[in-house]
Amino acid sequence: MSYYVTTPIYYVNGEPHLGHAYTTIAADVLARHMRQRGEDVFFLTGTDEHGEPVTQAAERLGITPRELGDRNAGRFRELARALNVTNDFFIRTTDPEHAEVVAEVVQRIYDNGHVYEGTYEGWYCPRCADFKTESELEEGNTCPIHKIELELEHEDNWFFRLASFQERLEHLYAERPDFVIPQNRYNEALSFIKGGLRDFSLSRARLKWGVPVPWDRSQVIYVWIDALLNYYSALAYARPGEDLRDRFWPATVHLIGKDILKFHAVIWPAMLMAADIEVPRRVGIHGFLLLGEHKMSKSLGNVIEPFRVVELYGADALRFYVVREVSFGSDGEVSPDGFETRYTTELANEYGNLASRTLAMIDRYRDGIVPEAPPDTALAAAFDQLAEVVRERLDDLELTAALDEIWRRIKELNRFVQEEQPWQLSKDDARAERLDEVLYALAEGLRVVSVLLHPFMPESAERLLAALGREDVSLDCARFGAVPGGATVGELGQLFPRVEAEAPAA
RNA sequence: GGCUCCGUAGCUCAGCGGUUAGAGCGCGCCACUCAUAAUGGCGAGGCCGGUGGUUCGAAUCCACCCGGAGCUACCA
Repeated sequence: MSYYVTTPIYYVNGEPHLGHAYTTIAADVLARHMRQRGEDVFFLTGTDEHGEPVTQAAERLGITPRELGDRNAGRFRELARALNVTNDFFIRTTDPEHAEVVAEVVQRIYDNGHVYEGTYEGWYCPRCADFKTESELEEGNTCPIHKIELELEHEDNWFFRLASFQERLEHLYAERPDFVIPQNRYNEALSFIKGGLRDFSLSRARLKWGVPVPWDRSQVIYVWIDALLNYYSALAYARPGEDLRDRFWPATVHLIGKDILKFHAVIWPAMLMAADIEVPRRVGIHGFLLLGEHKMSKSLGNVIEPFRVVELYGADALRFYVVREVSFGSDGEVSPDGFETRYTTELANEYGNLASRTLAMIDRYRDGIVPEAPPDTALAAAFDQLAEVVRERLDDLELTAALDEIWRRIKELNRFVQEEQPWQLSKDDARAERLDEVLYALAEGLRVVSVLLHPFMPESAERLLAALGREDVSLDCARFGAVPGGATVGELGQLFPRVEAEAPAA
């Protein structure tokens, strides 16, 4: 089965921050998990580089939009690398191949009769060189940035007949209750649709930084139309000489933050319908990572700097933390203290130390060879159906719940050690058989959780599995008792060393 | 204003008609010594936002009130 997962393409008018890292990490967890299952996976991320804010940001820096795009696209690529993310392609909307596909699709929407010439009326700020929305306006119709009084101006541009898709969209939602998840976002999108849709302009007459409208080169395609099409266009040219659209379209899941719900849950499917292209299987929405009381944002200066955390603690620690701390789909608070606590208590003490004590005991009591023994029945019961549950959770985009299932087993293993007291068993030759069972069960349990943890913390899981002498990470072998004893264990060192450093926040 | 959601232990949250309301973190006590001074057990702590109602029975259903959040379209 093919599995195509995307992140939004990130807007290059600013530096990457934890919010970007969050979506990218989540997408990577899914991509890696599906690869474990043996699925045919394509994972896309990239950058959105057109539009007004980019030209403005570039202007402020005294460089061209293209240069700004190059610079920040590079930063987003570095972020993906730092996070140990396995995207199969990195798209930029300034790729000429992307522009070609955009022009093609928009032309088709036009040819299909879903576009007409209209007049956009709005509050125009000459200093911003942009129209302001009603909600942006301040007292007395003034620009929120320049505080000058704005005039109601007109612009002739091209309109997309979104309103005419209302029925088809409602039908889509009725037919596919999981088109948008979680449920509350589905409801939100549906009620928006039911509230009545209005056409909107798909071109901008005053801008130059974008993809030209094919039948009217004096205008440029509205950034969002341009941007959304990345999911489709990338497949056309990611592999030279191959059109991956046959293999991976429609997309399995678009992962997005809640702020861009409508674009993905309403406009995007309508656009695809207008162009006779199949709509994606589903749109998965996650919440915001909050720091203190506020949404994390650069302007508030409360950003946890992902590059810095990775440098100090490693990519796995950050990947783990964001998935573990905030229930995927909801907003949740993150903090340097919270990170510290989870790193120390869970990664170092519970998981890392479980690995240490297990390997040490196998080394000490059985000369570094995992004993061959029948699987302990109590632990076997505790691990029963674990892989299946994790599968289901991830199918439902419940990343946090999936991780929690795994983590409960880690705690179970620590409890098992305490109850069985292998150090006592080792003193009594009559109980050697039980010691074999206990050590095998520990090695096996540790192996299973590590295989399941692999999508979340690939590097650590691999290191641990290598130390256990069993490196297969396919989901099929994530069953307690699936692999017999007999392996020679190796050196591991500290998986998550304690870090005596200042807080990870910037 | 309209629609939707939420208010449960100090903190974050689960439970959503049926025995004495749960988890994690934090706090206190105890046990163990294999391990990154890690681990395990026990305990303290809650008029389940308020008021009325439905019911044999409500944190769980209904109404209203108080408090908070989201959405109510062309910012990416």
